[in-house]
Amino acid sequence: MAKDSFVPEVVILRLPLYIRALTQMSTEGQTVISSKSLGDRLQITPAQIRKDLSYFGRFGKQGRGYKIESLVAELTNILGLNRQWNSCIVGVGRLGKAIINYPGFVPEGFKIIYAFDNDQSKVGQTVNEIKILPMNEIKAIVKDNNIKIAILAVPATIAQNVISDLVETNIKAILNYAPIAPKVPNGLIVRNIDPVLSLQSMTYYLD
Amino acid sequence: MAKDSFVPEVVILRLPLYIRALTQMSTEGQTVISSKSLGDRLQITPAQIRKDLSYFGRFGKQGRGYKIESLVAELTNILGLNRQWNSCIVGVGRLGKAIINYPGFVPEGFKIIYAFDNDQSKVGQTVNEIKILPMNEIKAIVKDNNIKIAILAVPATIAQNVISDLVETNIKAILNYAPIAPKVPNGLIVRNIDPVLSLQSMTYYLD
DNA sequence: TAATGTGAAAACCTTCACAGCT
DNA sequence: AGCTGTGAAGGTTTTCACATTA
Repeated sequence: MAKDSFVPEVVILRLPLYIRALTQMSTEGQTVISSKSLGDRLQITPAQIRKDLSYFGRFGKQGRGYKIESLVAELTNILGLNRQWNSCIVGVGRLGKAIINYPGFVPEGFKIIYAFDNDQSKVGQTVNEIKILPMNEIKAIVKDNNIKIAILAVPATIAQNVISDLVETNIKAILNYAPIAPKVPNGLIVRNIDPVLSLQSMTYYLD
Repeated sequence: MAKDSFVPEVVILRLPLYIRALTQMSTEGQTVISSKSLGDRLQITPAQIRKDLSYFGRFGKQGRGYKIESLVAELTNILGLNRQWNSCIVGVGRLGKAIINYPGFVPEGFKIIYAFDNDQSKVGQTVNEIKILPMNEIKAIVKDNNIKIAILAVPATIAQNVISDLVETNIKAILNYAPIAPKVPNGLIVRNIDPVLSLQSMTYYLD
C-alpha cells in the first residue's frame, strides 16, 4: 500500500512504540526481529504489527523477519523524526518550569527554544537558558523561527484564550497540559497530557 | 441497559470529560443541558453522548435534556469518584517531586499519602509533608492502608522491575510516567503519561 | 416542539488464514 | 521451514434515524 493512502490515526499512535522497542532491542544486540517477538514485547498481536507496517511498505523478508536497523530508519522517516523539532512553551509556572527542565525531550529531537508568559514579573527571567518573553511577541517569533509545535502549560481558565492566540500563529501541533478539552480548528493537532483524566477513568475498575 | 453489562473502555474514557465539562457549565450558571450542546463543547457527536450514557441508565428527559447536577452525580457515582482515593508514588526524583507538588490531584479526590524510593540518601526526607520511605516497606504499607493506586515516576531502566514489585502488593491501578510500555498481569490497569510519544505521533502530520 | 433512547446501518479496526517468498 | 504481506472475515465503535415522551 502506498505511502500517500490514508493511514488510521491508531496506527500512527503505535509507530513510536515500535521505534522505542526496536531501538532498545538493538542496544541489547539484536539485529533482526519477527513480528511475533516484537508483539510479545509490546503485547500487540503480530498480525497487527504486520498490518500497521504494510500501510507504508514491505519492510520485512519472508521467513526471516525485519532488520531492526533499517526498520527503525524507515519508521523514523515516516514519522518525520529524523530532524530536530523546535518548539515553544506557553506558561512558565511551576508546571512549565518542570517541562522546560525535563531531560527527556532533547534526546528525541524535541527542543524548546522559546518560552512565553504574560506575567510581567516573569518576563526577562531565564529558565534552563531559555529567556521568558511576553505573549505579544509570540506571533512574530513563531513565524520567524518556523516553529510548528507549542507546549501549553497555562492554567485551565486561560488555556482556551491562549489557544485562540496560537491559532493565529504558524503553530500546527499543541501538546496540551491544561486540564481542558480545547476546541481547535481543523488541521491543528492536539495531544492532551491529563493525569487526572487517566486516574478518573481507572477508578471505574476498582471495586 | 443495566449497569452490570459490559461497557466499552472508550466509553469509560469519555465519562471524565463529561463530568468536567458539565461541572464547568454548572459554575457558569446552567442547570440543564442537551446532548447537542454538551457535544458542541467537547467536539463529540450528540448521538455518541446519548449512547454512552445509555449504558448506565436513562438520565435525560425527552424534549428537555439532562439536569446537570443530577447527571454529574450519576457519572461521579458510576466512576467511583464520590470518595477520596489514596495513592502512593514510587520514585522521588525530579519528576516524582513535581508530581507530589502538583496541586491538581487533591481537589479531584486523589491524594498521594506515601512516597517510596530506593535511594538511601532520599529515604527519610520529606516532600510536601510526605515522608520518603524505602521500597522494602511498600508491601506492608500498601496493604495496611488499602492503597489501590500507584504512581510510577522512576527511570525507564528500572520501571519494569518496580512493576514486578507492585504486582506483589494490593495495587490495582498504575499511573505510569516512565517512558516504557509496561507488561502487567491481567486485572492490573495501567495508564501511561508519555509526552514524548505524543510529540512523536504528531510530527507525522506536520508537512 | 424539542430532545431522548435505541435498534439497525455504517464505518472503522483487528484478527484470521494462507499464498508466496527466502 | 519460517515468516511476511494481505484480502477477507470478524468484531467493535460510531452514526443514523425515528418512535417515544415531556
